[in-house]
Amino acid sequence: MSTARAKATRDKRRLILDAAVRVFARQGFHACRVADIADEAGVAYGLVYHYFASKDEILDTLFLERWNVMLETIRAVDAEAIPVREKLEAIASFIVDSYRHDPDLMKVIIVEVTRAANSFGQTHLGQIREAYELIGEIVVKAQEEGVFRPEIDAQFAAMAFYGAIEQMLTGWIFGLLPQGEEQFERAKWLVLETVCGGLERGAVGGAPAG
Amino acid sequence: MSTARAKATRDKRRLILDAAVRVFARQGFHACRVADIADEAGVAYGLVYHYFASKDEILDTLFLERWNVMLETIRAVDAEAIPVREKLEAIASFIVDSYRHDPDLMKVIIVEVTRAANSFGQTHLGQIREAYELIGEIVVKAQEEGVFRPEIDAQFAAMAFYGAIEQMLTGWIFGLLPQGEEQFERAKWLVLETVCGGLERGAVGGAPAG
DNA sequence: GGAGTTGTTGACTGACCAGTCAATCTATTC
DNA sequence: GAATAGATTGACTGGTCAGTCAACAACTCC
Repeated sequence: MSTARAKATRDKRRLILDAAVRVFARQGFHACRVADIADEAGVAYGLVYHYFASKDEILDTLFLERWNVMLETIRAVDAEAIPVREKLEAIASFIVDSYRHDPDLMKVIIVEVTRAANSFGQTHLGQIREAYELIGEIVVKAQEEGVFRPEIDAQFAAMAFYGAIEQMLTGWIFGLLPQGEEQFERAKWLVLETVCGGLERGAVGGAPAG
Repeated sequence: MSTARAKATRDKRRLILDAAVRVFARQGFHACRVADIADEAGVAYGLVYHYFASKDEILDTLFLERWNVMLETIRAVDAEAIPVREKLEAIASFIVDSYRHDPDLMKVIIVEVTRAANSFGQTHLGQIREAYELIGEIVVKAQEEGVFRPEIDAQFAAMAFYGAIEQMLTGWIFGLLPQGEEQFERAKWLVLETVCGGLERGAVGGAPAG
């Protein structure tokens, strides 16, 4: 199944997906028309529907392609015999590098899926939840090993960690934070320093009041 | 200008705004129709356009009403002569309590504005930016006083702080984190502990590699 | 109590756009 | 080289919905 024909077909499909990323990033999923995607890809309107059942399916495909890579990465990192801080560093690096490599795609994933509580966020809630839970498990292990303070709820800590990273990307997406190689590295470092710094044993503060 | 008539008018306007919050939260801004808002408010379709120029203007009003209160709160907190940690605690409390008090409104603000890079987020970019900058100024002062480590970029730190809080709300909005009085207090405490813990002097780690 | 003002109604319209489909083209197979 | 299967085209349709408008109701003020 690897004739010239089959390859051309795969390429066309990819062509449309890549065009969709640019269009979604530029105009937003709701604001763009399917015709915009076809134009951007340089194909006829109808061809989009030859490869995808609906406009939604295009976004679903884009999200799942990338998110599944992230889930695999987190699982692989967790399986390694390295300190928590290195695990979390690897995850932060993966996310920031994903943005560095394809900012449009990450913009689309964050704006249209990860934070879209009434549309695609609900559709992909299971996948999104899984990422948070995997990070939570890393925190739990670190607590069991005595590296992280045990009184902090692991799920909350995972959310804080992920949220800090995503907000960095959001800052870049909105043009509110400076971008560039050096900034990307500083962002990784900052998240690690603040979140791990606060979670590690030796920090001050007792249990919460309420 | 406070006749019974004027008061009834103000009440009607508020009635529509409150109905819009519920509808936007339930269905999302794009998925709902203006007719849904009118139905929810128990008024005729046309009346919505008597009080608001467009569907957009309703969301704009809801966002600005609340966001301006937050900006005022942050400014007031910053002006007080209290330690950084208390300032940041007050801000975290304000945001979490806003959610506690009206989860639907906060859901709408976060999902439809704060994180909507291609629609209302752009419209209100100035207001959003201002919040981040005010928090950044608090961090800068803390660095000047020697309480926070100076090598961490204040704007990045502000984003990490705000992002961690917003992700907590997102967790509640998506139903991924447990809610309740105790959970809200724990969330505030956790964000303070992790972020401040990592930012305060005495934490480990040198400057970033890249 | 009548004139003017503001509030309220819901049917209607005009634009928009996702998705369909029948026709045409191109590659592959025997 | 005829036949089959898949790729490609773009005009068209059907439904949706934001916003308009003309009529009517209620209040205010002299």
